[in-house]
Amino acid sequence: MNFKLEAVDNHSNARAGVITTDHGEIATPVFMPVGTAGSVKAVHIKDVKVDINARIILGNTYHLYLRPGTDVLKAAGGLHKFNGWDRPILTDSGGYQVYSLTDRRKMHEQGVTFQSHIDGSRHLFSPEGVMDIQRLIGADIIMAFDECTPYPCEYEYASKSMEMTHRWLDRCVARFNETEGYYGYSQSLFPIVQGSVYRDLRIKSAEKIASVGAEGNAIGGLSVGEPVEMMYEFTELVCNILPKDKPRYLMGVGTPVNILEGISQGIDMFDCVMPTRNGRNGMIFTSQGIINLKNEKWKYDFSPLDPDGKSFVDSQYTRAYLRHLFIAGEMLGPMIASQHNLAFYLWLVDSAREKIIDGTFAEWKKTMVEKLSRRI
RNA sequence: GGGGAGAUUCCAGAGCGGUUAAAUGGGGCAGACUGUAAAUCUGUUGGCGCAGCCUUCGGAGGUUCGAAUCCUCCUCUCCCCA
Repeated sequence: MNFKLEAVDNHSNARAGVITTDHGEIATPVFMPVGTAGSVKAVHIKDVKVDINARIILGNTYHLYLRPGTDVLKAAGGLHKFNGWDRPILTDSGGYQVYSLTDRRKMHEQGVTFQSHIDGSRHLFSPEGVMDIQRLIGADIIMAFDECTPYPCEYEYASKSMEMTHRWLDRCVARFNETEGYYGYSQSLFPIVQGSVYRDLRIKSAEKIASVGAEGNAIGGLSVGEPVEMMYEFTELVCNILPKDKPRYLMGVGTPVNILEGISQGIDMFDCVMPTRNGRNGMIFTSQGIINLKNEKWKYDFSPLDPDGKSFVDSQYTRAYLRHLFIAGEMLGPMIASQHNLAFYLWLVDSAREKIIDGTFAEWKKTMVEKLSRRI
């Protein structure tokens, strides 16, 4: 994997670059649609690729390990072959499930024992095991096994957790280095900064992560319920420590506004379930603001979903029609909304990239933030 | 023509003298959702000058301190038998 910086904004830390992987190039800043179980929920691969034009999508180690299982993925020739996505894939390590499935797991130095949410069976996820699983899944970018700490989080706990995430990182790196991919292309390991909302911990963690010399670095443990100002504060703090010549990935973020803020702080990669999940639940993000399609006010609105939208669904369908689909419980509704939202997110980061390159990012961002946070 | 059952807040449907502005479900309306246990979850759903008051349970009367709940008549539905 290779990262080349192409432009840096004069008024912020925003930058534009290109990540090159064996599955193709990723222009940054980039938004990566989440495909936890090997599918971007409710959207065809063809639409993810052609209409939305996503450059890279996510998969999830915990979920793919439980279903379909590594034996199936290996037999298929890896996740790319299995789901038909031939561009880059990034897999999360299961570190987020340590947070989201907190009452179904036990954590110890060795790793985390999850009790499957599907059948209750117990499975140990160790740093070594998680590397092995991600080798078998075959993602281009794989993540170190960490604990995503909750918010709020006591200092003592955050500190101990961070130290363990660091020890786990060393084990991940060791295992990663002594193994290789199964499918003939290379994989890169990204470590993850933790430290909750404590400046000294975040600094310490960022320095540790930077010292690893990985091909890219991630910031985790944010957007877990803390005030957005905190998220911005710690993103900035950590970005200033992480190496400039490697991509920076802010995990799990976020709203369109969050993403623009992140970009201006020097983040290159984002992922979030929001465009798909909120889309399935009737919310769409548009260039004019946020729309809750289930609201009565769209009942007779026969205007296009998003007059400036780039996806075919934006001009094909009206707000009134999409509202009808949601009210009637038609599955096409969530499909259209997911597709629109992802196309919008990709348009947003692509536009940011253009503006960074032509030097107009700052003023563009200002007007966009105003528009995007509006609820219409 | 004979016999029986029933009319409840948007709908279905509980309630069978006070704790009932009325269970529950549906529908409606609104909110939440940030490395996905989510096509999920939550709130609300008579009115008002809203820690209180007013009007509601087919209609009209009556019994009672007190009725959606008991009695009388009326109106209308549905079922069975001829």
